[in-house]
Order: sequence, then C-alpha cells, then structure tokens
Amino acid sequence: MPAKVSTTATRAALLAAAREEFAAYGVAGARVDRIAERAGVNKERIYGHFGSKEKLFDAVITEAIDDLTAQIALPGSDPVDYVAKLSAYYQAHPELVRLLMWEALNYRGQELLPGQEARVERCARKTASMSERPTEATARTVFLLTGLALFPAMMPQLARILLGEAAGDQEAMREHAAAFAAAALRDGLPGEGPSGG
Amino acid sequence: MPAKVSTTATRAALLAAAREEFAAYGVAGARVDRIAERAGVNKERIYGHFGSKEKLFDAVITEAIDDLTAQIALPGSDPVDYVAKLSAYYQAHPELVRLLMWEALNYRGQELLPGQEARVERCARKTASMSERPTEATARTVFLLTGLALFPAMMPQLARILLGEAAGDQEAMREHAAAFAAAALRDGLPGEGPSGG
DNA sequence: TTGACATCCAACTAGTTGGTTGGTGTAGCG
DNA sequence: CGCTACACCAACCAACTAGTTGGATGTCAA
Repeated sequence: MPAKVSTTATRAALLAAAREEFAAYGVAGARVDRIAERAGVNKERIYGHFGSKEKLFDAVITEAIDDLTAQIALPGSDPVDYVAKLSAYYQAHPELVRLLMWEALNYRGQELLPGQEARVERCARKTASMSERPTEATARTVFLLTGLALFPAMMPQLARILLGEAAGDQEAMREHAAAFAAAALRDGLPGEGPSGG
Repeated sequence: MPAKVSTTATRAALLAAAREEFAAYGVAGARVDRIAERAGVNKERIYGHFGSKEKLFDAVITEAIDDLTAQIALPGSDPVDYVAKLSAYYQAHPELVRLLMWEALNYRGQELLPGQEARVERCARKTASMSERPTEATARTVFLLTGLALFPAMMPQLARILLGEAAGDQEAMREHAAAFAAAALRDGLPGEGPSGG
C-alpha cells in the first residue's frame, strides 16, 4: 500500500453507489451527497476522483456497458439466441437499461462518449459475422433485434397497459420476443432473402 | 368569457413551452423559470394553473399521448401498417418519444397516471380486433410491434454505433422495421399459428 | 361609473445543490 | 525521527431552485 488508505476501494464504492443513484434518478436528479453517503465516503472524493458529476456519470455508464459487452456478444450465427440472452441480461440488470435510457436522453445529437468508438469497431466485426456480406440491412436487423430485447425492459408501464397483469411475467415476454425474432428471420434476414422489402 | 384576459391561451402556451422543456431536460432537469419565459408568461401562472412542476409534467404527457392516440389507432387488421404509421408519427414527433422515456424512467413500479385507465380499455378493444380470439400472445405481439416502431426513435445513439452514417436515414429504418414486422407475421401471429412458441 | 372578481406579474424567500477549502492522519523515505 | 506526499474529511459557500405573496390590470355585471 502506498501513502493512501484505500484509493481503489473508495473509487469502486463511489462507482457502485453512483450506478445505483444515476440509474434511479438520472444525471439531473442524482444527488452527489447521496452518492457519497451511499458509498460511505466524503463528497469531496467524487471531485478528487472524477472531477464532476457528469464525468462520474460517464465513468458509470462506460463501466456498465463494458460489463455488458464482456458478457453478451453481438449476434453471430444465432440471432435468436442473441435476443434471448440479451433479454435475460437486461432483465437481470435493470439499472443498465435505465442508464442507457438516461444516456440516450442526455447526449442528443452530440458525439459519443470516448471509448465508444472502440465498441463501434467491435460491433462492426460482429455484425459482419452474422452475414457473409454485411449489408446495411443486416445492421438494421441487428439493431431491431436489440430493440426486441431492450424494449420490454425499457417500457414496463406500456407493457402494463397492453398486457395488464400478464406484464409481470417477464420470462414469457422474453420467450415471446425470441419467438418473434425467430419468425421474422425464418426465411433469412430481411433485405437479403427473397422475402426482403 | 368571464373576467379573464386569456386563460386558455396562457394555459396552452404554458403546455406547449413545458412540452419542449420537459422533452429536452426531463422533469428534474426542467426549469420552471425557463418554461414561463418560453411561454411569455409569469412563473406563478404555472402554479395557478397546474399546481406544481410534476403536475404540469403529467398534464403535458397526458396531452401528448392523447394527441397520439387520436391519430394512430392500435393495429387492427393490418399490423404492418400500424408499425409503419407509428414509426412515422414518432419520427415526426420526437418530443413525444422523449416524454415517454422520461415518464418510463420516473414512474417506476408506481401506478399509472389517472386517465391512462381509459387508454387501457381502448387498447384492449383494439387488440381484440387484431385477432378473433385475443390472447395474451397477441397482446405481447402488439407490444413488440410498438417497440419496433419506437425503438429506433428512442436509441439514436445506438443506431449510430451499429449503423454509422446510415443511422441518419430514418425513412429506411422505418421501412426496415415494417419489413421486419411483416416477416415475423407472415405465417400468422406468434403464439397462435403452427409456428408459435 | 363602480364594484367584484379573476388574471397576471415583479420581487421575494426558504431550502438545496454542486463544488471548494483548510486541515488531519498515515505511509514511505532519508 | 522529521519531512513529504497523498488519501481523506467536516464545514463551508455562492449560486440556483421551486414555490409564494401582495398588489396592478383588465373584464364583466349592474
């Protein structure tokens, strides 16, 4: 240990607390005091480690997305499995869904966060593996498949309206999403096969 | 007209300004001063008319959703057309998408807004018209179709990552979503036909 | 015109918020 | 052992926020 008590532990505690707080309240709604308290750390440490509330948010979402991409690969040869796995991941990590939404709401039209460019390349490579000739249509399909997995987790209140009590059965929703994807891809990717539009 | 200068006009201006403000910054990020200024009205009027910032938000989103449901019916006999029309509507009204997202983020697990129950009934009726025997599976399909239309508008930054420059072509995305829906429903609704899951 | 009433607003306030600062305690090092 | 460097924190602050108030203004009824 150098001349510090527990730098990395403090940082990690801050990140974990911030993830909860940001997921719950968003950037504007999050309170730095609350984050510090939850982490059992002084507020000033946030600024020492991250600089500002918004930079802390960037760190949080970057970490969360990295956690996801480390565990879920983009659709390779089995797009339906991709939808199923991704749905399950989002169901298991609702905070990530909320973080993604808040990020989408915040960075409108602006550039991506640094480090997302690396993700872009990884995506491109993976999308390529799904089809021999990776077309724009293939990428769009991947995008929609992701939506199939994400959407139920994003809009629970709409699910409630449309499904009523059945909205609670998230596993059924996941299976339905996978079945929907399977049906759509039955005769090949839209835009590629003879059925394409 | 009673002894008022322009009650309805003030109220409408407030609602319009609030819609922009809330769409842009969310409930926590929105500033009541900014709303009042944008409406060309005094801040106090917000409290006179609506009571609080959050109630104003409720009024805004209720109005926005009513605008939508007045123009777009749930899928009747033509689900693909539903996806196409809904996609177009969201593209034309990006503020509504953002409002829906912020609402989803705010009311987590809580009850729906008053007035949404009426919408529930309307939904149930419409869903029924899509299938002779409205099942839970049908409702889930309607939900996913809505997601197909909404998702591209919700996650432009993800589209950017997956599609690159092509993300800008929203009309192509809409067509692709409709084609995807058509492919999925080609042999009947998932959960109903022989292909069901 | 006058009274009654509702709309409207400038100025104010009480409470929070993100961010800072001055100082303490500990670990390495000569 | 004293010195330096860094992690750490209680207390603080300037700026800003949602919400309020007291009075000016305009409209209707008589």
